[in-house]
Amino acid sequence: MEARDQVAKTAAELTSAMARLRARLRAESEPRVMPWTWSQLTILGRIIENGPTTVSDLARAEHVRRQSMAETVAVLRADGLIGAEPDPDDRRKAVISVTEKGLALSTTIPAAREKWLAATMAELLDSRECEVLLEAASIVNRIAQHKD
Amino acid sequence: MEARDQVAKTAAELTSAMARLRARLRAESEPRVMPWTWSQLTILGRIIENGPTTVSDLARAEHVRRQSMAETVAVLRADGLIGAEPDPDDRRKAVISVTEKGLALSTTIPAAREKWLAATMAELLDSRECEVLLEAASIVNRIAQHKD
DNA sequence: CGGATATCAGACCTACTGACATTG
DNA sequence: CCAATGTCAGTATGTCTGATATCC
Repeated sequence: MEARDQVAKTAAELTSAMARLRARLRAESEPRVMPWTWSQLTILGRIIENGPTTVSDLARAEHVRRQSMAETVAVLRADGLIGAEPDPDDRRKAVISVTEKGLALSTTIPAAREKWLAATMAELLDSRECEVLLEAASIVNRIAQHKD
Repeated sequence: MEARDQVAKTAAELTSAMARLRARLRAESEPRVMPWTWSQLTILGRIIENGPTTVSDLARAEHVRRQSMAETVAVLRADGLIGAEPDPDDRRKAVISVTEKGLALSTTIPAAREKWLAATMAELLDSRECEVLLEAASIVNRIAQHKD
């Protein structure tokens, strides 16, 4: 197969595989037992990982509009998982950071959220395949964050 | 790292990487020039790839409800990309299949849809990394379709 | 005044659940 | 009578665009 075809085929396979796994994860998740959505917990994780930030910065990093990110952040804030304070240096900004409650939650909930995926992976994959996925995740992150 | 931690970490990295790439693809797509959505074209592709089928079968394969899939299929049908006929053997079923128009479209549009992704991959990745992604896609498909 | 930040309002896409008629 | 298919109706989530006010 030619290199250009290889890339095109991989791009197509990757997007459809992602869509299927995403749908399967939704099908396997039990919304009743968890008050927070996938997106909300992902953003909580990113705030914890990268430290205090602003809605606009988060929106840029995740490639969504400020308004969309503000919605997600508002839920986390209403539930007391994150807090917001005006930036003393630039009063347009509101700096958001994780609270004790948010930090405590992040150590217990994500495990439950990915329970089905982790269990299925453990059942289905050998350690080499697991490593392939981990490297793939790193490559995908690199692609997603690439500046043109 | 212990094997169980390895799996949990990979599951977490994979889901967040997928979410980021998905968001980036949405940000890079230009909806103005294309009247069909991502999901609709994905389903069209699957119908072409796997041949004539029913709404319920498609819904099972993609892990969504019949009603959700019916919505997607209805748009494709209204635009003449697919057709539907009652199954003579089982009159509950409606067999859907691709039309000439749908087939013609599928050879031109998907390339445009994944244009940014393919171009970025070609720029960023060497051939080994490309192969890692292709294998990862195959593994992800296996996980998504695994029966418990 | 131009640029960035935040927020309000309205819309759309893609799922979901529940209820129903038809057929096997 | 029970199971499967398809469809109608209503709802939720997460995104979008457009408009507005505030601040640098």
